[in-house]
Amino acid sequence: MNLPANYERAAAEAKWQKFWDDSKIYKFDPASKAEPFTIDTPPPTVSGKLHIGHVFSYTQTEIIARYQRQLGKNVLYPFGFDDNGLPTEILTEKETGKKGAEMPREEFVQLCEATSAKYRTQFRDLWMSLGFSCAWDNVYSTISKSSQRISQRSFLDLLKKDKVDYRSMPTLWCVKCQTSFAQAEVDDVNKGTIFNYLNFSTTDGTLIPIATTRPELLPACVAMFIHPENAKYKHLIGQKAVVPLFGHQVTILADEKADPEKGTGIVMCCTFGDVTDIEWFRKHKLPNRLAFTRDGKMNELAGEFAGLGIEEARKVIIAKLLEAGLIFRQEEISAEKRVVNTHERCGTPVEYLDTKQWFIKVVDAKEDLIKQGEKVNWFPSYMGKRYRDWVDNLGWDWAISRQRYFGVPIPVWYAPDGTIIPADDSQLPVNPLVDKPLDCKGYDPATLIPEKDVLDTWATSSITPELNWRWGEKDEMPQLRPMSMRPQAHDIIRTWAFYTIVKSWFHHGDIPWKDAVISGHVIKKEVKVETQKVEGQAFERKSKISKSKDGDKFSPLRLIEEFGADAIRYWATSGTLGSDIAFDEDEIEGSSKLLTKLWNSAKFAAGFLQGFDPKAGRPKLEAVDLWALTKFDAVIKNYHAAFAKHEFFPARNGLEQFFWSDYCDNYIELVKDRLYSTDPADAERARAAKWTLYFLTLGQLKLFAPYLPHITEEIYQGLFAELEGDKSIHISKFPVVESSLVSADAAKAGELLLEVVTLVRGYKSRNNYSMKLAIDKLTLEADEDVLTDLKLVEKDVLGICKANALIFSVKKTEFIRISGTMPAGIGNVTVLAENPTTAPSSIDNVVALTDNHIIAPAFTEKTERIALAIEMDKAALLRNEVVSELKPLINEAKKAFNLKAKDACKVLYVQAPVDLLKVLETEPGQLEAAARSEKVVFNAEGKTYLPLASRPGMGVAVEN
RNA sequence: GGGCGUUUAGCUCAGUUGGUUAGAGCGCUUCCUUCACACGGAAGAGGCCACAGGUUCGAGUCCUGUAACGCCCACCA
Repeated sequence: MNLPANYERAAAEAKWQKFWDDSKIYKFDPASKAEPFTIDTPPPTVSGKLHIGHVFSYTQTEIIARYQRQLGKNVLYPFGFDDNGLPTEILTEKETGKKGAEMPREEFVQLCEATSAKYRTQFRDLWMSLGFSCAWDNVYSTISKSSQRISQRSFLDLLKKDKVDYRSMPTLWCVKCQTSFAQAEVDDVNKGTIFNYLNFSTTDGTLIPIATTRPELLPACVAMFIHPENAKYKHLIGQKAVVPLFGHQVTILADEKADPEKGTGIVMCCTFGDVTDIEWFRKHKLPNRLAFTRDGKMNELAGEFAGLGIEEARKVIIAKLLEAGLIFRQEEISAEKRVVNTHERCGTPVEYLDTKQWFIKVVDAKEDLIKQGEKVNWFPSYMGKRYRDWVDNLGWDWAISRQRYFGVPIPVWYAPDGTIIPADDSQLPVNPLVDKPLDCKGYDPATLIPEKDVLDTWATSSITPELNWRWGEKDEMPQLRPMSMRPQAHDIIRTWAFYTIVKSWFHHGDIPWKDAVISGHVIKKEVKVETQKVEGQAFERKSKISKSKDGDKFSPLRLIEEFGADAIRYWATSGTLGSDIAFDEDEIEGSSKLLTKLWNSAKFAAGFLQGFDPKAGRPKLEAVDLWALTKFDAVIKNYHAAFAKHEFFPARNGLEQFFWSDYCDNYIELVKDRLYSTDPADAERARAAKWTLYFLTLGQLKLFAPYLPHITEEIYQGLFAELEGDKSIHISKFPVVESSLVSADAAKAGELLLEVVTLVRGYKSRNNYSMKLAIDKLTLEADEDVLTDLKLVEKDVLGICKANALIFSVKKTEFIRISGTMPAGIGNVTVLAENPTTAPSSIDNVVALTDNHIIAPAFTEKTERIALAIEMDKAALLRNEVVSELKPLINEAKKAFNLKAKDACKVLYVQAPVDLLKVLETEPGQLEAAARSEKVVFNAEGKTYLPLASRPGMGVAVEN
């Protein structure tokens, strides 16, 4: 039972990762009777680079998985990759330089699969190097045959239930990707533009001014609108207007939505400039007059401008209008003021086209969907409101068909008369372009038109719960529905969370999971930037991490390399659930300090636990032991209470606090005296300390295990595995403190002890004494009940304060404080006197009052329940004083041997007069320590001593 | 314009159901080589808890309002 001096991080992490993988301790057992805990892990989009943000959010879930597993639950922690659909296509096109539209579909699909496989491996390697406890032999991919089958099954179920619609209507369209897309995929981009004021005219020549940012839509103009109450222009309503440059005529109509305050008060309506245009198109039954093609080129309606791209056409048409004098005013609109909607996958400005698409009918189901959202427990709870807001404001049905290639095919055919012929479940996954329906419903198979569109990636990722419990498959596990938990980031509540709830509601009439646990993002922290002071800005704001600006400063691989998985994991849990975290490398460094501390404290315990068997019976525990155990009990309870709400941070925080401050700084220090004692009378007390040490070390390791899986496993396997019998700490049970060991009295005594210790430490620190400097006599004054408690820890007080004698005295009087500097450079001293009349008037008198000792008491400022008097050993003080005076001299002497102050030397020679010699000889160790020498020789002959000016007859020499 | 969130030490953040004297880590100051650890320890400096009202014996915590910042949505002629 021993640990090496240093923790070999890299080796240990690799070793245990392999061990866990080989021993399958994370495998979900479908046959198990244990309570299941199932996680609907976000399948990362295979879209290129790994990001520190991935590490942040996935680690949080990972820790919850480990916690649940240690509770004894049967944990399903699957992993998947969202690799179907447009994101992969865009990535593939970027990597290969080839366009999907320019090659046979099958060929492009193969390229996409290769790209996806490459990035899947990257992700997997990263997660493994972070020690993620997913069952790696059971990973899904959304483009796999099985996922396609379940996805198509989902579509067919919606079709059967009449929840999908195939209809022609204006849709959001991307001219670059040449596909329709959903409302949730719209992004806002700030972009400046020019506001053009130009004149239409009535047939009799009256000018009609309008304002537009998109003059290239003039050929698509189908009407003009004026508010019915618009005093200035309402007389024009009903007349015809001539479109400038293009010459066709449109009707001037009235509509309340035409705001008299905006622009000129008259607005042109085109096919389609924006959502209002679409609304008018439907309401007023306007013609469809699309002036550009699906790939964003002006068409024949644009006349001489046909063939130009949309943006190019805008410039050319503006130039032409200016030339013709038709534009009478132009205004620049700054980027801050104008927002352009774009397709989030590629950044191209949104267009609207009338196309035939598949929609899931969500708008009609809004109320039900809000109710479903209320059934889910959102963590933190306000995230539920975001969901509600989104659903409440839905204006469009969910468009799920995409005119793309690398996706799940929509499993239908169309008969010549438009009848929809669905695939049969038994033939899934199906590709209508290749396959034929099993049941052609009496139509000639040769006449059937296959659907060539594919489903949007969200249509498949919205059924990750179904992919996990294998809906409709041979290994289906419907008992796992609803799943326990969905972890995800807050930005995709409107997409992923919403879509998943939609699917679950339509398919099963239920929620997909009980808890939605929402994480934040990683951002950059505010830093002082001296060079920016010129602009009056001393700080760089908190901001999103940008790949181009920050390079690989935030690369997960680099960070793991530098700090190790455990330190990164620990950092990743330092944020509050749901809120963004500022990236701070110093904090990761702080985490790795914790690892060192954990290692060293375990090493300390190991030294005393050689041959110790806790099963041999529990010794009678001391008050200090009970104090520590009582505190630990509270830590455990707090830990579980926090995890019940998936709050990994408070759980960890309380534990760390206890570990570092209560356990390391105090408990270990308090029991050293017992553990190192060679007095047989202390044997039982030492056994008590060992028992407690064993329990606390193991218990804390178990609580740290979800966060720091590698180092805790290393220590567990080194010290405890044999005695405890669990194959891995990660499948061991959490510690429980027996209720008989939880003692309020002991807790109180422990706190009082710490109060005394703090006073003594403060005294020594203020006087620049070493903590090990002995106290001759320590007098404690307090009320009787306090003293009763303190007597429980009498021996501990003596030990940790290095006091030779301890006297308890019932508090009688208030003290008067007198402060001053002692003669002979002994330091600042505070003296307390019992009453003003007998109080010494100066420090000199104090020395006179005491014979061998200097009285330098202090009392607690905090509670005033304990006062203490410290009588230092005069010899010890003198020695301390002399040694510190000699120190600079020793360092001077070392220089002759080219030694630095911190370097060790062989012999320290000290010349001293008889009285000082006596004092120094009692504890030569202090001089040895000061000089870092192997030994000290006093008053040797024939040495050249460096003389100490302040003390005649004293000097030092060094030999190396 | 609407909704949500945030505002506590120089920085990053905790602060349980309102309860004595508001905490931690990093950074800063002084000291201490002590037999687990100097990647350590001790002691300290540093806060009008954004602001203004209110409820209460008592408010960092509850209510109202204001401001700044962030996110989401809407607006886009």
